[in-house]
Amino acid sequence: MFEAYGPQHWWPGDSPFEIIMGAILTQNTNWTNVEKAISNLKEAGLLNPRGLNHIDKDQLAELIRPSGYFNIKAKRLKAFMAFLFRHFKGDLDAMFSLNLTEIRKALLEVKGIGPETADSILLYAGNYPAFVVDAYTKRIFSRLAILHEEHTYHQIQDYFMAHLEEDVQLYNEYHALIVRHGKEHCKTKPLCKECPLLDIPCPMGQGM
DNA sequence: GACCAGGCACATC
DNA sequence: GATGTGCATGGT
Repeated sequence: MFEAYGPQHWWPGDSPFEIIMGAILTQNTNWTNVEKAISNLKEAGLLNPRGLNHIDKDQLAELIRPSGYFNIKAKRLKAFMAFLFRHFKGDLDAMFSLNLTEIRKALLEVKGIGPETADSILLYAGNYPAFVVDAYTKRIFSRLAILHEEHTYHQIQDYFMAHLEEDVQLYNEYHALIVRHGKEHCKTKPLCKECPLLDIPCPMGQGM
């Protein structure tokens, strides 16, 4: 994929804080819609911890409206801000001074941050070696008969991390390339019946 | 007009 | 534990 597409320069964002906001806003949402929401926040001068911590939740919802699910996402952004200020006084560097295991566990306790969002934050905002698994990862690699759609997030993550060097830049590029390829070639949800690789047994075992 | 997009929490059985 | 549902905009 790298030979075909080249470097993807992920995550698209100017600062770790912007990357974190984008990670929450892009949940089940087209990135172009997220860009509009981020643009609104930028214009309002709110794309920084202090600004987002102070804004009213309903006003925030209005600004991020284009990203969809705007009420629930406003709540999730505010939940992260509460977490950031409660534990780290609003200082991202302080948050990223924790080790991978500590910070991942803490992030997952924030309502609205699940495994993919947590790992996106860790990898792309914090430069931790956390492999990100998303819908495209499942779709593409299940079509290649390398894994099943039914495998859990962590089973899939473990599979990739067990077979790849622990390398932040590799994880960064790999996930970005998966998304790039998925957007261009794997847009439909139903399994590709024509895929010649479907007969290959799943190396992770059956019945999961 | 239907379908989809870089998930997640929560209710119900 | 598994299965189902709400959340919502904008592009194809």
